[in-house]
Amino acid sequence: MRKSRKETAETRELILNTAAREYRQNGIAETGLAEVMNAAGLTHGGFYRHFESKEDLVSQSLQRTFDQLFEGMDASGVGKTANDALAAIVNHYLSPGQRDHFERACPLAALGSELRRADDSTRDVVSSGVGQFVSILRKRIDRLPPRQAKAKATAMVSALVGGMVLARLVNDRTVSNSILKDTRDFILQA
Amino acid sequence: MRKSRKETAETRELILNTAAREYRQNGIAETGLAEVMNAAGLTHGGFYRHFESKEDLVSQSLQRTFDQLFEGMDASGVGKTANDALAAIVNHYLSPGQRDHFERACPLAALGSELRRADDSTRDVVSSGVGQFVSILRKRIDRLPPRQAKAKATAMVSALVGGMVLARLVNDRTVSNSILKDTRDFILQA
DNA sequence: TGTACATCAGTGAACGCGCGTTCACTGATGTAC
DNA sequence: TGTACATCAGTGAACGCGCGTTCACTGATGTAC
Repeated sequence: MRKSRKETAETRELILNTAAREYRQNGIAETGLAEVMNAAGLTHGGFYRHFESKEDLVSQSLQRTFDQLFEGMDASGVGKTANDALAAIVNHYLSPGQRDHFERACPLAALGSELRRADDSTRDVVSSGVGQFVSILRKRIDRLPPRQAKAKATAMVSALVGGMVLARLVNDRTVSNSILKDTRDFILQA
Repeated sequence: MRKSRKETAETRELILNTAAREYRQNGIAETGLAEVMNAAGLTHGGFYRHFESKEDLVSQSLQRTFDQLFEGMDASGVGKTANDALAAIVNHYLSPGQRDHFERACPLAALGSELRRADDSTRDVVSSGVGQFVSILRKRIDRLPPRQAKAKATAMVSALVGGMVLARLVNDRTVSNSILKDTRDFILQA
């Protein structure tokens, strides 16, 4: 039963968004193609009408995730001073809500340690994602020359990603909340 | 061919150390038991004479890794002022050498995002590892009341782990070196 | 605008492969006397 | 201390299972006239 071009494009989007969610939820290696396709309401056989391989899906769904993430970050700052916009991003990134909903949060924190072993195409997507993340923060740092602002923004991304990874690792909720708070404070008063 | 008690204990140590290395190198999900046993010079059938399951091995090898890591950190500070000891730990943790040798570096940075999905026993080991890491840094922070020193130490661990994750993700060596340096500077001048 | 045919999105079964785990077997080690 | 037997570390083959990928098939969609 061939589908129309519009429906085909919609299916592709659906697979992409479902994969982005499933990978952040359960990890890339631990998420099978059948799992993604079933979660999208399809059978796994049709996968290869849309993507060349699992690696292709990983790369493209990550690109999608980064685009949405940075769009949201940019949008969260409109009408605010640089400082307020920065605080809004940091407080949102390191919030308990983001910690508990890996499936719609930052892929660097959700998949960080396994992305190192991804293929070249995915590594490129991730590298450029890190660069974009730094740029977004740098633009919100005033009263500092560009070079120093970039260095500070880079370190802030380190603390954001690491703080979220640790908050999710720890099995005590109180400790986890403290990690989020301590890391937020450290970033914002530096 | 039964082995002596001494040999048996040695084999167990060998498997534990080999696993600790392989898991940090290739990830837990992506490392099979046969791979670990072969790397230790054994056949995979004998695995269950030493461990109950893969999860058991993961949990015990992580415990081992943390013990060695923190022992080294403590040792690196003897005969130094608190401040120098702290700087030594931070500079060593975020060095290019540690970045390039995942197999003998910190498991939080090497396995961070996939440990979230580990079993309870492993989660306990990891949680207590995070706590010990914070304690080690806190002891090296002077001129701050205990509560604030702990908060600062917690945020420092976030930045250390996140900085190393990012430095390993990025596919440009110069950018990676900058991430390490910017994160080190941020932590030490905060 | 209508008809005839080619295209192809999605299904469901199958493939080879590596996984974690089990097991019969071996022979040196450990134990009981 | 020496002998007889039980134990068990390690081997290598086998298990059921889920993985990524392929393929024959279907019928609605798209294209050519």
